[in-house]
Amino acid sequence: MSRKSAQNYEVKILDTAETMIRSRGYNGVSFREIADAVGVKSSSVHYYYPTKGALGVAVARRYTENFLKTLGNPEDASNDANEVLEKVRELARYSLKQEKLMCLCGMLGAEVADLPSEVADQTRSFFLLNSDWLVTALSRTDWGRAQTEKTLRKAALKTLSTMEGALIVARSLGDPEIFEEIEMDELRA
Amino acid sequence: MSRKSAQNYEVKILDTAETMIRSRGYNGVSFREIADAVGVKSSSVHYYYPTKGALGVAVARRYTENFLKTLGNPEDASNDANEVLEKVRELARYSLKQEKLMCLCGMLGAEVADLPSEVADQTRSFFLLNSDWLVTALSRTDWGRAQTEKTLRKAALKTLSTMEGALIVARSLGDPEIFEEIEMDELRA
DNA sequence: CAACCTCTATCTATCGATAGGTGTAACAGG
DNA sequence: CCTGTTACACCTATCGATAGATAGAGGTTG
Repeated sequence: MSRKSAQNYEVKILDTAETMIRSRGYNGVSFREIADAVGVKSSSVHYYYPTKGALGVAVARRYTENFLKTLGNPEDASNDANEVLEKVRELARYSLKQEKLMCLCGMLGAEVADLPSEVADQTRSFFLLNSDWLVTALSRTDWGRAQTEKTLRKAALKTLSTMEGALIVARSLGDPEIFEEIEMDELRA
Repeated sequence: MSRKSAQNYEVKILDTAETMIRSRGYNGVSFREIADAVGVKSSSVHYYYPTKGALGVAVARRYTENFLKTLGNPEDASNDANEVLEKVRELARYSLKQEKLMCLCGMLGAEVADLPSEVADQTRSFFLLNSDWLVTALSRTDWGRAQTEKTLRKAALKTLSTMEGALIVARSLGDPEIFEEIEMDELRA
């Protein structure tokens, strides 16, 4: 019988792994479950990602890149600091309400003490790059121009924290609308 | 040969399970690892907690009880709303800096979509009870008396969210002092 | 003796990972 | 156009380790 021709399942594997990790956590995902969902054998997943750590890094790296790409150039962001923060919140809102998933790096961040070091490093990188993005964008707003670098950094970290925490709380309570109730800070002059 | 007399490892099992779950997540913990750390056989863990779900519920319930007990009676809390919030933050600070662990229910909350339903329910209960505690305590403060119930609830949920998120961000970035940088809101009249 | 606690021993299922085989496509030389 | 070679993509089969869970023996205590 004819065999299906090779079709490069790499992206599908990455997509599936990301969704599963965001739902079940790193330790809740196995090569076999990913393979089954994709429609291949687990050895095919190992073909692209020889170890689970390598797969985790690839998923986290792509997630981080897509996240930053969606945020866009921080130098092009709004002059209104609250609109800048809203860009980040919008991504969390989409994750919660549309995808019904955790933020990948929020999930990995919770498990960080038990991750292979290369995955932990990539998780760290996600938060570093996102706080850098926020600091840059905020520094160009009307509000931000009057603030110290340290104040901007604090605002960035608080926004990221509240975003991750809001996902956890809203999902635990079983009601996505709670995200909206967690009205985040208004920055004030 | 004489065998050690029966000594009821139940509390030690619960302690060990809690610490492990707070470090590795629910799916990162096994009966064998808990048993090894306690110094018993895995069947002894099953003696007290026949299923992993039962163990998870017991850990989460005890954690919630201890959390609320440490907070104390919400009616006896400070008249200063910011001091009320600080009580909750202090527990997160202790978790991060002293214990070097996640909040149990922050961890379980991230994994909530993959937990046995009884464990998910107990996680939900943690957040409900804590937001109730905050609403009650805040309602008796100078600030709170002037607010609507809905405003109090929002403040409660935001405080819990920022607390859980700050643990994730600070641990991911590998620096507990970041918790202090995430200066949380000052409530204002 | 009876209740309780911990053990040995074992089960089936699944884990991450590896070795080695096979069909497919692209390309080379004739 | 035909054939031989090679790289690639995915497979079957299997490994040792570990997962959660169970049955039943035996020591301890009251």
